[in-house]
Amino acid sequence: MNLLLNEIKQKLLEKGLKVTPQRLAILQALMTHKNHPTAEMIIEYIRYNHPNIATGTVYKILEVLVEKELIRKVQTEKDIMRYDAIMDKHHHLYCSESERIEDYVDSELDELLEAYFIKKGIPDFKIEDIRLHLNGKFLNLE
Amino acid sequence: MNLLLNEIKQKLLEKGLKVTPQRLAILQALMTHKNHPTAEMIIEYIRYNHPNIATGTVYKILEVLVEKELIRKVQTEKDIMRYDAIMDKHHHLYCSESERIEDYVDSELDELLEAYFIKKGIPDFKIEDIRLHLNGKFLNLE
DNA sequence: TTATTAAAAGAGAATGATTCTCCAACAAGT
DNA sequence: ACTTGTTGGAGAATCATTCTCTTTTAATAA
Ligand SMILES: [Mn+2]
Ligand SMILES: [Mn+2]
Ligand SMILES: [Zn+2]
Ligand SMILES: [Zn+2]
Repeated sequence: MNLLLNEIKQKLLEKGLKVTPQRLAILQALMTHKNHPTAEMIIEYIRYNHPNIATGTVYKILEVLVEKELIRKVQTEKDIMRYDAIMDKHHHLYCSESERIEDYVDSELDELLEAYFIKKGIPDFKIEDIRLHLNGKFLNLE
Repeated sequence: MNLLLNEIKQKLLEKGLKVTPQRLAILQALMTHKNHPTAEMIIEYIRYNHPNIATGTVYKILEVLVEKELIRKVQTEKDIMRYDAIMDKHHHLYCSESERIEDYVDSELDELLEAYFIKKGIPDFKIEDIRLHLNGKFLNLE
């Protein structure tokens, strides 16, 4: 049986969530499409194999998955939320002339920043997580 | 006459925008309240001295001011936009247990990051701007 | 396997921040 | 003061998201 699906089932069970076809489909969609899709994009993709899924259900599931830390919300300046199934520490490249958002993984940078803030703390603030928003232009097509 | 208001008038004129009481009020509100307010918060504040301003007008003005780069949008995970009149380079401290967002200015860090990315570029991406989202807890009241 | 039941999904209405439309008011230059 | 393109006001419309209520179902026990 599908290896990814088994991995996803495991994750749901670990978080005490029931395994349902809808949840599997959404998590699978998010793990397959690493382009930080919107709820609408996820719905469109899922409906191909799962024509009956309700819009509200998708939003509810996304909300639960964020709460349980199986996915993350990705912030934008638009009134549309985007989602990310990659939970390993990473930053984002934001295109300044399109909606494209790509992952940026750089553990050397993470270490540099961690060292910097350990030395030079922020008064009255305890850092839990540092995320960079790198705005700019992609030089390749997509 | 009010010094801040004159400064604001100047900024509007430089951008080719007509100077109106509504625009002055909104920019003044944003420059006075550095807490990254929502449109609703701005409206509430402005209505005290300016009871007739229309909700849609505030949204339209905020949009124009963002376009003309007199203010910025501040991204959050909520379906409510927040605004910032401080255009000098700075990062944001996000409280993980409330909606509080504070500025973080650190030119030493900016230089460090600039040097880092000049040395180690990102393939196929031209960086225009780097913003850190520092998530954590504030240790003081507010 | 079947029965039980709390959790989850479906359908569609409701919400609420934001946008739009259309007309009246007005800022800025003549 | 006059003219004109720009801007503001009022309220409807939009639309992503949330809510409510009912039906279905996954997981557990008998
Ligand atoms: Mn919304
Ligand atoms: Mn919206
Ligand atoms: Zn990502
Ligand atoms: Zn700020």
